[in-house]
Amino acid sequence: MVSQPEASQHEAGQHEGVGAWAKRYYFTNREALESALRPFGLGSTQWYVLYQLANDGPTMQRDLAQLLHLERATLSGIVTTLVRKNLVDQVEGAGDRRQRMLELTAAGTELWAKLPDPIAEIRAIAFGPTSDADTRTAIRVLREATERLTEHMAAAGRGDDPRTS
Amino acid sequence: MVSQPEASQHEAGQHEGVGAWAKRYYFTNREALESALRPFGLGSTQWYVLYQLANDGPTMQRDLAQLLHLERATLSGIVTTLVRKNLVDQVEGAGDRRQRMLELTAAGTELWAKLPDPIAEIRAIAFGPTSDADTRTAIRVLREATERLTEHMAAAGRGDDPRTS
DNA sequence: CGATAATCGTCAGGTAACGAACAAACTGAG
DNA sequence: CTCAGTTTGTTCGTTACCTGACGATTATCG
Repeated sequence: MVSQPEASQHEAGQHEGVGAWAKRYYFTNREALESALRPFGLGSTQWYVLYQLANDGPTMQRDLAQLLHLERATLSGIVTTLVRKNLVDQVEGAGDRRQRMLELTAAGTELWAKLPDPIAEIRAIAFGPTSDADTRTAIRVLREATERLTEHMAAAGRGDDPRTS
Repeated sequence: MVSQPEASQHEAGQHEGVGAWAKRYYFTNREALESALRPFGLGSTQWYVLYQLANDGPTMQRDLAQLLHLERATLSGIVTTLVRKNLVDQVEGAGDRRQRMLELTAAGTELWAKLPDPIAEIRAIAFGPTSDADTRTAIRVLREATERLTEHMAAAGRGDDPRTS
């Protein structure tokens, strides 16, 4: 309740506010990304992995999961795909044989050089006409909301009722 | 948040701005929704369908797809699931036998009465402390960005290059 | 040292979303 | 009336997320 008088009654879409628009933007953005990447046979998440490897060099798979905010299991599948396409090498970790080190193959490096930067393009289209102040506000609102939810769920998970001190 | 030295410069997450946070908020929000709904054996989108049917009464499947911004194919699966759970009836349309009318079953109505409203709760937690003005700005930024991207993709799809007179 | 605990990657199973291709049903031109 | 085209829902294949469980490994502590 709190917020928005929200006036009207029907329209499940509108009624939802930030959540609904965050969702719609996420999917629209992903669609744009993927249609830009389709000619190269890449999915959006695959692109992010290549981006990371191209910019920060070889990376431990475990670290990559954190950088991209993905679960280990999710990343595992993506990496398998990229290895199958021969764009990424997955080699056994140096000291620790549980870990895997990821790096671009020659073919991966070559492909990366040819790739456009769809992120920059999409950002230009989507937020070009938006003022920096508004953009910053939007980021802050989303970030704070995410943080509050994360914290709340962590607390609930712990059975951590603040009143139960 | 506590930890995260973050702050610094490159970091693939940050670098993306609104897009990355829209994504993170979307997934965090969905996780919260789903953990609230898990005890009832419902997924988030299934909940939205019930919400719609409970509030606006029986609805044509085709209209529901529009209301919830889903593709026919996506909704088809969701509906199948709800029918299998005996929460929704899918009956042949009156005049047009291609169409399907959806409505809650008795069991569906009963379950709905017992359900909490996780949306309201989540909104309170996520946006309670955020000013209305900031919330409205965030919505506007996301909405405008979505519209620009949609328009751009539609134009590209049509092969509608302004320079190609 | 050896049992136990934690970490890492993978697999299996589930949800949600998409597009392409299809059959059935409707619509409209001729 | 008939046949081509459209609409509606379904099915299938793909991507991308998640959990939970498991095997292999490494770390820790009694």
